[in-house]
Amino acid sequence: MHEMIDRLQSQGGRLTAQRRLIFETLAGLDSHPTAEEVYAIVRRRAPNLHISTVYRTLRWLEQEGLVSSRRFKGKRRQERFDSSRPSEHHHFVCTVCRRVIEFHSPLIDEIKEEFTHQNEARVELASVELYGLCQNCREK
Amino acid sequence: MHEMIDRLQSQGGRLTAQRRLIFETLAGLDSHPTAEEVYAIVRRRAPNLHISTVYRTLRWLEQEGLVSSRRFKGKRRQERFDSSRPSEHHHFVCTVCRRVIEFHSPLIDEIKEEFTHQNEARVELASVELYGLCQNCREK
DNA sequence: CTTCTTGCAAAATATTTGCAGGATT
DNA sequence: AATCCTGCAAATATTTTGCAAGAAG
Repeated sequence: MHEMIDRLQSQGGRLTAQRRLIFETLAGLDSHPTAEEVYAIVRRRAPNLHISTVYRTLRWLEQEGLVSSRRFKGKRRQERFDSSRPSEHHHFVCTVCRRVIEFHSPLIDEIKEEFTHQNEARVELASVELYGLCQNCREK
Repeated sequence: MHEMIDRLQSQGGRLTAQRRLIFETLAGLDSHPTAEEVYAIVRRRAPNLHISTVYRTLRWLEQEGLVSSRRFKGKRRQERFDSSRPSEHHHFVCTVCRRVIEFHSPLIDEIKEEFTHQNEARVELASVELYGLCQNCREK
């Protein structure tokens, strides 16, 4: 939250009511909503906030490094957003209930290193997605 | 190739000239093309093959398990396809030249197991994407 | 008063679908 | 003949953009 204000000031962006609402809404969710879903929520408090503002704000936050986005497998082709924690994190997606669970693992750094050495590349980012059944859906 | 014909017969699908051309084209590429890119190539041999046929065929092949698709990060929001090898494989994407390098690693199975145990979930599929600079772009 | 941001409409991009005619079994 | 596939056009879905008006510095 304060981090957001700092970034704003450093770049000259303005912290308008809309932007604050969108960011707070996203930060308050632990799901990984689409822009539409964020829109549906913020709209309740700001009925004439337009979806293009949601997209623009989300993109802006992404550039500022306060939000990250990704597209999961599946028919839904929309991008999903989350207010990213400082550390890189990854996702498990339940193919039945579509719930998203975040996780991280030191093994991921090992994969990055392994690839770096084997290919003389420079790996800057890893994105791991696991798909399967969550505990709940598995028990059924 | 023969695998394709087998699958076809088992499901009652028909191996038309268009489908064969699309599959062979995709299998002959080691890039991960978009439907548009596949279309641009097959079009040279079959000028009136329509892009919707490319999409339909790609989806059909995907269902048959002969092709897999994913969406990488980046402004390009199109889906990318590849004729999948039997074993699960993963991708490194160069953020400069956009080249895609496939790789696999036993560490990935470890991640799946780790998550399985920690969450009592059932992990069926992993998708790992690394982003950074390939050897070539790194040297510049 | 200068610059940034928003709302709205419209454009752009990506993918799917209905249907009539054609090809395959 | 019955069924499946294709081409085309049109529909959908998703995201971005131009612009005039409004808000913030």
